[in-house]
Amino acid sequence: MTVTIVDSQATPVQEKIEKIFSKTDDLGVCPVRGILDRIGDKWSYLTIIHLGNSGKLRFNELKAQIGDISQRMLTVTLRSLEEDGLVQRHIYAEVPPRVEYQLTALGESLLQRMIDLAEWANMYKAEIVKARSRYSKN
Amino acid sequence: MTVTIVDSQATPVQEKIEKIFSKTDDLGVCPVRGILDRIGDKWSYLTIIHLGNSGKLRFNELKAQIGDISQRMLTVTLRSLEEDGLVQRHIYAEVPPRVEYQLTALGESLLQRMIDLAEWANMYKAEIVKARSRYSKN
DNA sequence: CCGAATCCAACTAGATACTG
DNA sequence: CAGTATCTAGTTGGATTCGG
Repeated sequence: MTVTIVDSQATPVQEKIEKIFSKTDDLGVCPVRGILDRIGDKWSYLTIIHLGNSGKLRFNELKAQIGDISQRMLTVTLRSLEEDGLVQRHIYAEVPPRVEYQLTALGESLLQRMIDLAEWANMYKAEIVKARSRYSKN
Repeated sequence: MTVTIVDSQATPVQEKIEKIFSKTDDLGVCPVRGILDRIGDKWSYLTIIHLGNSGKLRFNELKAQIGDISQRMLTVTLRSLEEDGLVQRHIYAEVPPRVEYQLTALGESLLQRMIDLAEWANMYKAEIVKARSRYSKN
């Protein structure tokens, strides 16, 4: 009864959310959260974007592209993405060692959602900056 | 020359990323990052999803829906979203006080991207869980 | 009922130094 | 080159208390 939304497209959205966030696992917590927590952290999405951009990168190339990531955090992030099957690591038995990273097919499918989000931010950044300055004038 | 991707759709993706992440502001850092850092934190996307789901919610209703968020974090998150113009706060001068929150038009537009991301996670969660167990067997 | 303020524990991430 | 290990500063977030 509390439903007082515009009611034209309201129900479809609710159904989607309801469906996605249903707590179906044994812990009573929806499994989507665990995934979003991993890919939603500060460095994961930048790593995915840059890997998607270049296709295949060595450790230090990737580090240089992202710019302000520390060696430690890049290692940690890459391991996490590798564990989730989003990134593939290729090790070449050479001296000096060479290691290349690239997105898996799963990673590529996520890349598209990441780009969508980045495009959203890009499209509305002016509006957000405006809102922030409006907010600070209180 | 380092471009050795599938080359069918490779360039469009690169162009998109290039365009979005160009460092055009005076700080030499792309403005998209600042926005994604804000909306990509642990509680913002949950807050947006639940507000999108219900349309309009009082503070404690929202808190109950999210479940495991503390009062402090919900307050902090809502202020941040309000500052960015994603959430609107309605205060009713009553006793006891009543405060309602709902997404702005800007927030609604972000909601769709959030749902897309959640749907991605929902669609591929089995594959990710599989990858994780495969990874742990090393 | 809504939320501000303070305190404190836990986690995060950078700097640095070292290794195969 | 591509990491690992350790240490520490900074940040986050929960618990609690108080106020309008």
